[in-house]
Amino acid sequence: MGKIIFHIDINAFFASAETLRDPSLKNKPIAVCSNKRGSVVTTANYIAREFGVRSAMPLVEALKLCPQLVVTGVHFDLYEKISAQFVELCKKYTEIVEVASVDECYLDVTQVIKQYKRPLDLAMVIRKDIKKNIGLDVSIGIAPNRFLAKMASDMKKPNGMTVLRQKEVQSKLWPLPIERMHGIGVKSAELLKNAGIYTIGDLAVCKSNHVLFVFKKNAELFIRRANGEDDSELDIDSMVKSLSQSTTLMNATSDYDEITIVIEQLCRELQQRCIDEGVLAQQVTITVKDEMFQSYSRTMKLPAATNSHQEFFENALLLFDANFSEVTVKLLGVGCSHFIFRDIISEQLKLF
DNA sequence: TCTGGGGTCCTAGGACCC
DNA sequence: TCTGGGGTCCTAGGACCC
Repeated sequence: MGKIIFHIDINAFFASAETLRDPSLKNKPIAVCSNKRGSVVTTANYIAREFGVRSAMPLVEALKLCPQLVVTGVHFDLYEKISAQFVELCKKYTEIVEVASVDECYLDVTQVIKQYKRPLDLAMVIRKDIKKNIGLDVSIGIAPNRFLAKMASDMKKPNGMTVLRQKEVQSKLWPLPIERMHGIGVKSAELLKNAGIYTIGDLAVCKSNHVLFVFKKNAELFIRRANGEDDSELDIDSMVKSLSQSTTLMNATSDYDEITIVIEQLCRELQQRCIDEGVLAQQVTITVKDEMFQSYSRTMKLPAATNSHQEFFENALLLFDANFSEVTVKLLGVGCSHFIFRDIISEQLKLF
């Protein structure tokens, strides 16, 4: 028997969260964005989108399109809190939940769906539950696999529910332009169009050696997905693999004192993130962008697993001195990875 | 209009070993 | 003088996503 997968996506998540915080924003065009010079829109609500305001758009341009735009500031603590509620609520309905990002989950409802007349009935129950208890609207895609569920939830936004059956792939999926396919971005879309592939349907019927140069070893995988086939399992217990903090400087600089102060502050923030996540890191990475926005990174192993900002700082500075002392810096980032998880450490200690 | 911030995964190429 | 072939591991950069 086939599976039934839901993909649930919170509509305009950060902007909706801001409206929960301040209900007076409800019928206004809003952009979640810090008010600093040079900042860009993180999320616009649907009213602002009607003016052409989009994610990643510079704030100055957004304000030209929509002078009455309300800029909310960014409140990550709030979004994290709401996101956790959202995930908990999804887990009420099935244990098989993949948390794909802060505002989207995949649910394998193959078993629970049997208690309902139609898959759509369960989707409506979940949507009402999220609306009542969290106050947010969601889009839900319902399909026999992960990929089709994702494509389905994208078809009706905001606040839609879409069933996408395998037999509807040709009529509903194939006409979509190739850049609408999940996993295909600007670069791949351009290469594919040059090869004469403009729609998902074009990809579905092409031979894998025709698109090998775009997808490499994943060519068959992408062609299968374009045909609506995806046998991947939901990833229900993924652990964080890396953490990073970065900041874009107001003005590019080569002032060493200024740079060290920023790196140290980033390392303090990184330490807090590691504590929150319960991890010790074995590698540290420094990222630099120069005034041309060219990005560089350098990584090193740490002498011992740590979450100490002092150790992050000392080693990040070694990397900076060895590689970037001549660079005029526009962005600085510090990251860590190769984690040891504290709950696993304490489990192991119990054995002794 | 000068261009955020935080993630994951993949690949090419170099180092090193046998 | 010329110069194997295969495997693994690591790093930096790029593509993509939200």
